[in-house]
Amino acid sequence: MESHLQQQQHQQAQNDQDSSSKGSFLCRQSSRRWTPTTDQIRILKDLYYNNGVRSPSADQIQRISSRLRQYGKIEGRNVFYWFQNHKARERQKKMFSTSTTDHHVPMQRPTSITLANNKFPTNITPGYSPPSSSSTGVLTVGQIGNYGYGSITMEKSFRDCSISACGSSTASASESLSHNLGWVGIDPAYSSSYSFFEPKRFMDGIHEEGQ
Amino acid sequence: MESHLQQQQHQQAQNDQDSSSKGSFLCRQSSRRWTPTTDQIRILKDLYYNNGVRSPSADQIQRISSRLRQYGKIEGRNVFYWFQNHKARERQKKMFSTSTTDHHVPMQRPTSITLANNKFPTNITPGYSPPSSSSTGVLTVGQIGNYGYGSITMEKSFRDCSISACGSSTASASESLSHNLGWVGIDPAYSSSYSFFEPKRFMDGIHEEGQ
DNA sequence: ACGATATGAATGAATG
DNA sequence: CATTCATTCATATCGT
Repeated sequence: MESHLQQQQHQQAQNDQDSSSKGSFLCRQSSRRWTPTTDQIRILKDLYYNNGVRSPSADQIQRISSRLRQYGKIEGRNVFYWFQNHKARERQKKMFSTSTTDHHVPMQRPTSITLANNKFPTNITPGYSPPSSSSTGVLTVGQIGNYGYGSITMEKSFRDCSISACGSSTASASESLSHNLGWVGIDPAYSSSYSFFEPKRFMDGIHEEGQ
Repeated sequence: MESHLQQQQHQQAQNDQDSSSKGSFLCRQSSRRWTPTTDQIRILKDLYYNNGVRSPSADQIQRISSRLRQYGKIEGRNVFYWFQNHKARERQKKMFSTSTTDHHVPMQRPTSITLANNKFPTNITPGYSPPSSSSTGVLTVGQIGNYGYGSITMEKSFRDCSISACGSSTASASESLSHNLGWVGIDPAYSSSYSFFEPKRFMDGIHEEGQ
């Protein structure tokens, strides 16, 4: 994947705070629609995969968008749509790939889905604390458990994010035909958290920006 | 995402289409993206024009792609995209030719076309003139049931991700997202669940920031 | 070999 | 959530 990232970072030309990373070549996109920055994408994917966020509540959406706003212009609706689309398209991909080639998978009705995948880290890693953070409750908890739709819909969540540090951005990296499966690298910067032993609500912290 | 991580890695040995499609000219190409053979195009157009297929369901897509596979490599997604694009461009073409007297405008990448689109309700069989006459009723594109995904769906997971922190050595994108992130914990007990709070909630304060 | 065009692919935004 | 529209990017193909 990603053989040629040759262009645009689409930093919105006006309301953009700052791109704390990467090129941002200012491709002068001036899109009418939100063009997420790589940082925003990364965080969103982290929430999606590492924290199991699928359909964030309005409250979460506000927080997420607030946090993402430091990486570029964003609104709550963008976050909302992103999660919806991401989930839908993941499902769509499955649809396309099922029962191709006239062979049918013998799928025998998963009576009990072992949803202990990585929806929420049962295997917590205590002791890790984000760099330069006190105990200010950096408790990034996503939704735990499956709450909405009956059973499935929680995809494996494997895959995602290969933070490839390409040497030069101009040349084509390589046609790596690496065939998915297994994520090739997670963001080491921060790992997911948990909150199963402290269900108390932390109403402090951040509040909704009136914007 | 702006980086267009498209270019999934599904390029494979690419069975020579010419083995089956000896229709017109061979399309020998080892491209990364699907290049339909003439036979595939013919069938697709037949479905489109003669059968009124516009947005095939997942089930139909499976059958169509399976059928087309004998004419060359193809996946369900290709069929999906083909119909989407074909429909969209047909409409676009039609819209462009509504007012322009009679001369052919090159419509070279209309960046800001004024799509005053109105949502027409899936009007099938519009009465086009099929460029390619029907040949064979190759497919049974009717809903035959078999509509029940939602089970296992063996996790394909291609595509995705590519955060590629393309920077030589300075300022990787991973830094400040470890601390003071926003959301400090949601109510795990009953997280207002999956109510469809429409983004209307977030759309109240939308304003034109672009342009 | 280029440049324009056609079209596959991806994704944000909506609507049902 | 499912479907669909709109828009944009990337590239194969073709014309000159």
